[in-house]
Amino acid sequence: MSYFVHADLDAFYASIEQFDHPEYRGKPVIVGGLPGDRRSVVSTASYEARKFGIHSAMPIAKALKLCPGGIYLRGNMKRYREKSSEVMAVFADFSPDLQQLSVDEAFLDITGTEKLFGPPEVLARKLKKAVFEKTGLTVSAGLASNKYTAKIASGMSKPDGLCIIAPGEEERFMLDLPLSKIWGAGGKTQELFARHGLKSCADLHRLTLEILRSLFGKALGAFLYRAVRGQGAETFETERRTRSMSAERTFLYDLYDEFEIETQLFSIASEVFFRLLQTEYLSRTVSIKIRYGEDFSTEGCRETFKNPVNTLNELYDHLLALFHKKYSAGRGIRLLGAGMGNLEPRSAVRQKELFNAAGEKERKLEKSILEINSKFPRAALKRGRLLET
DNA sequence: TCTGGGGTCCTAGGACCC
DNA sequence: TCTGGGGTCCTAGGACCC
Repeated sequence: MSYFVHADLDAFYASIEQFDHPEYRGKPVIVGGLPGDRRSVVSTASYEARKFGIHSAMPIAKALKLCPGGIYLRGNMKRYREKSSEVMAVFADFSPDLQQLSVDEAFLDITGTEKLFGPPEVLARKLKKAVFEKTGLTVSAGLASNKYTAKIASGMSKPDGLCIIAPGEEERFMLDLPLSKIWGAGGKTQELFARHGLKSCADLHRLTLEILRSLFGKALGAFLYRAVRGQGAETFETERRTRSMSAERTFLYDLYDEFEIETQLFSIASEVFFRLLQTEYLSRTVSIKIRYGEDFSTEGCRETFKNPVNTLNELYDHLLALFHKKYSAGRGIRLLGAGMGNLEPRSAVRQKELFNAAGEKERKLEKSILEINSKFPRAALKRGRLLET
């Protein structure tokens, strides 16, 4: 029998702020933006703030109306990542088979750890206790025979809870759940459920695989079929490598000026490029994203090249061409984004294609710029372009 | 109350080749 | 001549998650 724990920190960012600032404890804390910050949304709301109806992704302006007396913070990702490492280190004490899903959650395969920690339930309680004692944070846990149901269970136990699904009970557990609890079926799929008169997991359970596929599409249909049966859909089973890297910026006010737009595009390109440079990956696909202020509509386009992009200038030239292909001049730009896709490990690329020695040289140069930048952040070598603004 | 940023995967259609 | 089918790669957009 396999056992998995899904461990999920409660209101992670807000809880860290409350840990670091005792005066915030017991009060509504909203991380994401200060009152008056334009175009900001809530990243995390403490449980005290949730009582006012505040939740993630809500505009700060709306949160402020619901809870004018709240403690509003922009947040400090560096601190949150640091705390995340502490928590993950505690998790690692309980299982060598740790799969981190994001900054605040992970699966632990605890199959066969009984001799060390006792039965799964005992381990789960020890884990929660250890996390609290060593980091001051509470964690919710789900315990089940597969990852999918363990993940749903942890969500049911929030905050600071433990939800156990006994082996053999997975299907019954799912059947008792409202459709809204199905992980992987968001707003649009919930609408589809309603349109088809589906009100419960039991309703979904009655449909055949074929019908589910015809109603929801091949992949989602098959996923739902397994999900309502409490079977671990493959979603979390495969170890996944990085496939893309991107950066985007929403501007305080829409951009109209072409020079300003291009300067921003260059700055975003630099960010993505140097982030990629710190990895083992190369990319041959470049993409841009534009969101217009007038109607919040979003467009993008991309292009795949034969060879990987080797330099920042190369990336920027590609991005600029894509941008001008897509952009209708005169429209105000709310958001600009740039991405690199089709990421492949350098070693794989080297084997497949004639190695481009000139490209390699440029890559080294870019890398040394990166190193100088990180050693002397204040005297960073910056492009004239960026200095002009 | 106007709606972040970083990702993943899926779909449908087109290009191209055999 | 007016027409098949499979495979692969690519693109735009969408849904979803944290």
